[in-house]
Amino acid sequence: MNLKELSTLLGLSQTTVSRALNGYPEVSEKTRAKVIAAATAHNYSPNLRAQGLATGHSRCIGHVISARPSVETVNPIFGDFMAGAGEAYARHGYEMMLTQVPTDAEADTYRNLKARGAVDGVVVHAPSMNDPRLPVLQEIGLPFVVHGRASGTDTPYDWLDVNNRRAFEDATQYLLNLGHRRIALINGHEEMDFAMRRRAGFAAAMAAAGLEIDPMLTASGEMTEQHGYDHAMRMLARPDRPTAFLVASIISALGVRRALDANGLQMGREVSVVTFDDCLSYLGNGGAQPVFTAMRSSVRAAGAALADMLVDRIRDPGAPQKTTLWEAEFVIGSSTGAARRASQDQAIH
Amino acid sequence: MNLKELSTLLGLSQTTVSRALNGYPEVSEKTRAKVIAAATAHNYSPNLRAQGLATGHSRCIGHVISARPSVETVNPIFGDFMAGAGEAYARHGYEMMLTQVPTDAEADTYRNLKARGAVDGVVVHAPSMNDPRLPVLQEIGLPFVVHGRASGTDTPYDWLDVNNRRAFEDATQYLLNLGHRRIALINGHEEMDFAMRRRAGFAAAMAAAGLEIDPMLTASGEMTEQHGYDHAMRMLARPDRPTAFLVASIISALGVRRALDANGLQMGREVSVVTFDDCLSYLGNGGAQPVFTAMRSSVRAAGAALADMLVDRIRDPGAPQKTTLWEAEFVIGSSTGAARRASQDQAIH
DNA sequence: TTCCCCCCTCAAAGCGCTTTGGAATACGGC
DNA sequence: GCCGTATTCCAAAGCGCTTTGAGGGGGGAA
Repeated sequence: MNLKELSTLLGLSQTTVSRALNGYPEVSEKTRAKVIAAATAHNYSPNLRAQGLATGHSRCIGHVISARPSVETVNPIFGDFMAGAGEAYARHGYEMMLTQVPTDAEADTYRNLKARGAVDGVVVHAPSMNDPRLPVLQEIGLPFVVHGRASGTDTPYDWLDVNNRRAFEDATQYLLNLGHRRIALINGHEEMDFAMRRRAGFAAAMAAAGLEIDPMLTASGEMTEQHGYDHAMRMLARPDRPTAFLVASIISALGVRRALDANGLQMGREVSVVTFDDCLSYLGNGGAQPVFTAMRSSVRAAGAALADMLVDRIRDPGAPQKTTLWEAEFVIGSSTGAARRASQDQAIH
Repeated sequence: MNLKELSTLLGLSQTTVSRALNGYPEVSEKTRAKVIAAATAHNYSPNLRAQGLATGHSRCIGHVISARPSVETVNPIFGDFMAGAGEAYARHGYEMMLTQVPTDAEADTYRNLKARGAVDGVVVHAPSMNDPRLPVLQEIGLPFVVHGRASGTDTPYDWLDVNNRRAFEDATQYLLNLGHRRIALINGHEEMDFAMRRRAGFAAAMAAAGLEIDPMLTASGEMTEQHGYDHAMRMLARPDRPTAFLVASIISALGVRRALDANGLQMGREVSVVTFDDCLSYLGNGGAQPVFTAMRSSVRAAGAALADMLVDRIRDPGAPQKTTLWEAEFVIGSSTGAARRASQDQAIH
């Protein structure tokens, strides 16, 4: 069933039918009702591509997920982010399109998406410092919003970020207040902008307390469970082991916790753990008593908010850039406690 | 840059340019080379929608993710599945489109995708028994493949599934051989086809051993960490607590493990755990000594295989239906051990 | 040289929709 | 009764591509 068939079936012109369906005022309400009834009865929906050709836009948003060929890891926050964004897109009548490419081809992919008119806008994920994608997007004029920020980009752009620096500074301060001095940082890849900011927050609090950061007690890498486990094991094996861990992802925190178990250490008593929690829906850390003391910010909410921002940007390309900085919520769980001296630990065992 | 501009620029007709780019033999190799060079130089790619309008297909695959409004949970396997599928689609020159809808509207969504010509085919996720989506898809003639199976559908269709029944039967047998008798099952939603088969496998092994299933030792629900924790806590609080857990997802297994910790029970010694492992990339359970004894099957590989199947189906709609049943790999980790009598446990404490 | 054939190229139709500009109808007011 | 003004509708152009059916040119054979 296409427009022509429907219109002859109704004894109307294609124009009238199209206008009736698209809510134009030039058509009487009586006619409109009749048209809509017929459309639903015959399960008519305008052909996406024809509509797009005629209007010049696709009502489709692109998400380019870049899989480094070396790194086989899928970002665990991806599902929740897309769930939040998808809901918002649906509300605005947009579809979402995924493209998977090697990281180094991402800029070309944007050019291609633009050239083919495949999408009306894109969300930029996981920005790095001086991210090469942003200049490309600005050059080709493809509307975009950034999940996070890209330090080093001077022209303004739309972004939404969590105040990672503040969150990690506060979390570190919290651990310091509990008496911890040897604090380990299990971070993400530090080319990533967010990871850099997190380290900066950690470093600021440590410096303010007059403490040196032991390079042996920091790690950065892909935020898997294994990453948390491996580095925690390495650090716990040291004679001057850390009494607290600051972890960039709840997934890695699970690994840290496994390492504590393997060492017979009780989390929250012998060793404290604070983690960033993206509120992944399948890894609830909520309830009256959260397991992990955490800096919490819902990535799903971020997806929804960014989707709204992008739709706004597409509708009004000339509007001033909008930036949003969310503060992470700090929740106290049972994974932290006052620092103990190693001798105290020994005594217990 | 569009076809018309490119062709006048080259002094050729649109036909020739189009044919040159699409590899038709009617154009000389010399001309073709010139055209391709110009196209890359001017960053020309045919407009997706125009191309789709003319050819009648979209070179786009639909994935409908249904979010039950009540259940806010995102399926954790989603990211890995899409990563596998995306890679395969890219290889075949297909895009993927995501649509998020309430579960009860999913069938309508398929009709709509078809009516609008939005996609050339779809992947059906999480089939339930007598899944209402399959008849709809067959009726409207939208090519599809199913990740899993839908018992109760009699007309043939393309599917790829893991032998869930066999996996759970074997895993149960493994636990029985270790001397376990009180075995708990932490399952997914049992309207889901895979969960039903898993329970059937568990039940078969128990029955073969002449054991009754204690209804207090089974649970079904959304496979979150919390789900695993809550039910394990409930079961462990019983006087006749289980000595082993059979878990449907490594996410829930993490929750079971947390419950064991909370009860001061050591996994693999006092209580055994066997889990299904989808090989989520951020939750590695690999290495020389896996943490969890597991039934393992890569959901990423499944995504890739299903994508290939779907592309085949689209290219040859009349081909005989293809079905694939994968056997899960059984890996022995440190989460299982010989059953101990409760008294033994007591003695240790 | 002439003819024919093959190779290469082209003009134009059509995919299904939106939208412009114009035409037809209905309705009051003088 | 006539004209101006709304109101409602329509024909046709155009979005950028593919593809059909046909035309032009170069080379080999006679």
